[in-house]
Amino acid sequence: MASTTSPRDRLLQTATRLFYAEGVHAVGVDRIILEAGVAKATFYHHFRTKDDLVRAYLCAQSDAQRAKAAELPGSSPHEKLLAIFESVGELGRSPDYRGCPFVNAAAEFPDPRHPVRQAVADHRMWFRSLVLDLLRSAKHPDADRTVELLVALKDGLLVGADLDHGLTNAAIRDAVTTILDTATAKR
Amino acid sequence: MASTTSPRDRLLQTATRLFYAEGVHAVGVDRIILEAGVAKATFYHHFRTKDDLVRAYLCAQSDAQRAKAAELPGSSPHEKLLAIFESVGELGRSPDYRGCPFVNAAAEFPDPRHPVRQAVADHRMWFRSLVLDLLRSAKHPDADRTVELLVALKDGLLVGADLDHGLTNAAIRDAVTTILDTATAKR
Amino acid sequence: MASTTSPRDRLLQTATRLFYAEGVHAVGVDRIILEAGVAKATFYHHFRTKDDLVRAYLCAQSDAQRAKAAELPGSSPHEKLLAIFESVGELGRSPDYRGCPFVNAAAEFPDPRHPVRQAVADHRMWFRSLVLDLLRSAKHPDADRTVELLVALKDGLLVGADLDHGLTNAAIRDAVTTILDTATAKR
Amino acid sequence: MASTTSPRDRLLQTATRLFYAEGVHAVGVDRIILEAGVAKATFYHHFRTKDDLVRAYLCAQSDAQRAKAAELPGSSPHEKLLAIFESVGELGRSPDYRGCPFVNAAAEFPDPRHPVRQAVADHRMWFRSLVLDLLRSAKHPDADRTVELLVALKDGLLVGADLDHGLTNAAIRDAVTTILDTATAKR
DNA sequence: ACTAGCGGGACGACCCGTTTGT
DNA sequence: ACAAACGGGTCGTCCCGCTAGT
Repeated sequence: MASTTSPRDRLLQTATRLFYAEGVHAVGVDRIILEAGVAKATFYHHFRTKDDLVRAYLCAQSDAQRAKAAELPGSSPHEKLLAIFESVGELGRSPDYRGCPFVNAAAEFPDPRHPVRQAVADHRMWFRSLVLDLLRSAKHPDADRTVELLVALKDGLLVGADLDHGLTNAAIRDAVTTILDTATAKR
Repeated sequence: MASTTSPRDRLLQTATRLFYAEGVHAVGVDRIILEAGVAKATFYHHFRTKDDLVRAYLCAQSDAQRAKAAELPGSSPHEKLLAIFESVGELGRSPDYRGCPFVNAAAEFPDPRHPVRQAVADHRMWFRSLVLDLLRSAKHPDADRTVELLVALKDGLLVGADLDHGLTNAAIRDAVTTILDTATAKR
Repeated sequence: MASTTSPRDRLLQTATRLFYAEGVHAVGVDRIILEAGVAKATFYHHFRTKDDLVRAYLCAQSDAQRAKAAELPGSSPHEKLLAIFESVGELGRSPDYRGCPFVNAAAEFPDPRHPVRQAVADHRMWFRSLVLDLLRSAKHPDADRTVELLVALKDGLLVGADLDHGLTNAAIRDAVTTILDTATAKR
Repeated sequence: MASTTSPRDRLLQTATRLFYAEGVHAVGVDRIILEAGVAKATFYHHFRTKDDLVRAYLCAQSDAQRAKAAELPGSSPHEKLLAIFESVGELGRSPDYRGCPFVNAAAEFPDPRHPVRQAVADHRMWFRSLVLDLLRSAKHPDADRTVELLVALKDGLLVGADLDHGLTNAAIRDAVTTILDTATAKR
């Protein structure tokens, strides 16, 4: 059924697909190993527990996003920020979109001290730093407050793209530029 | 264990508390009926299935929000909008805050056609209409696009208040007024 | 929903319909009282237990058959026997036919000492006596052995009409007359 | 408790014993796995559902009968037919006899399209074909009608052996020869 | 290192027949 | 006549460990 990749990779790929599409608690270990074509002992050889696999799934998602961010188009920080939100819009329009994997996973793991939640927190901290660095590189006058708004905007867009209809790229770009341009007037 | 209220109410109250705090799939009916002090047959007399109870839980949440919105302070539509987002901020700072019940529930029910997802959609449509009506009452020049941003802002704030630290009321008010005031320049 | 008849009759009618169509164990008391429009207390007022209702169901079936047998057409015992088997054929061709109620009930109550099995045994003894009396009235030379064959034929016809296709009236009459006419030759 | 045979075989053997002795709906999977000394997960590894096991039980019963029929004593078709009915008589006299497994199972599964009913239908079609082939081999002048009577006789004998007393081998043989010899007179 | 299968025990949702209060 | 309570039972799935074989 599958042979070219390593068992661990097949496990992780299958888990990624199923966890994202159907939710973590809705997918059992048996189903994952079956669809990955891997023995159960092998599973527990690579992952100490199911939660470990969930964590690995989120870390892999985060790594992918970080890799994408490293190759972000745009010469200026300002352009890079716009590119980030453009990709948010694209993501929300992909046919199998099912919301933000981190937000969804957090919804199923209420305890903030749980390792899965730590992975979520790590990812969010990375993203916040990424945006903050870009704002500072762009010499934004109020980077600390603007990053909050941009993060909130990103989360809201990802939620809305799943639960409502999603915004056009133009509308998103307008919103971002508005936020970026309006920093000085307020208290 | 419990006596003053009707079994159905106790069931719904207990379910609300547990579903919100620990997630829907993580809470079994046995636990709910045990903590509500109700027999299992009584449970299935009032709710045909567990999903039915989940639906009732979300509908009750929505009803509560609608009731609160009906008594919103503020004389002008503009003030009412600010009051809405002020309550969003308050909500996010409450000690037991665990994110938006509707977003969390949607994360556990991937199928958009599921009754639970319908309840989520209903609530979101109501909130969108509420904001849109206020924008139009305020004669906002671009209500249709602004409502999208405000809804996204609300979702993002609710997500961030759970997963990050949450914004101050002042920062929220600034963001809202910025969005409200920036409507004419764009297409 | 139903009012003209007494609660007990409605209970028995509903139970008869459901037990026969879906099997005894597959139908719960809740469903019976619901479809009969009767309170549960009323049910347990008229029938001490569910098995009691099952017994009453079979007794009513037996009574109905006895009443029909009392008005059997045919002037001679021979004709009456033919009429009995003709009605067996008719029964097997009725659209909602689902096998012999007594055989079906016995399949769900393995213990021969159970009251339900007693009701089955009573009915079968009655039918055997009926046929035996007719054979003796007809001065059949070997009534004791012939009654066994006729009872077996009846059971086999009722089983086959449910599980296979069922025989024509002509084929049934031929079989009965053959059995009736062949008594002397054998040991 | 059990070790020599494979789990699947132990499951099937235990189910066969319990289903036949007590009825399908009266025996739960918990009891089967307990008496078979098998884990529940193993059960659901071999049988997708309980109904699947019921089907397997009936298929195994059918296979056993087919194997027995393949080694039927008797040189002529006529003798083979007599041997079939002799074994029916023997079966009915065995101490744990509880009726025909197929008739009993059908009584608990009202829906003719259910897989269990299909297994019953398959078995009955096989038996009918077996008898029909023997009749034709014996150059019986009216095989098509005679097979119906023999099938009905078999069913009736099996029912009666459970619910009444059962016939002697001699009486059964007389009945069969009577049916076989009486074919020409009628239409 | 990987496979295949089995054991284990707790828990999932849901329904059972029965009794009691109101 | 309704609603509730009760305890146990239904089938099915959960995650995890272990053994034996390759």
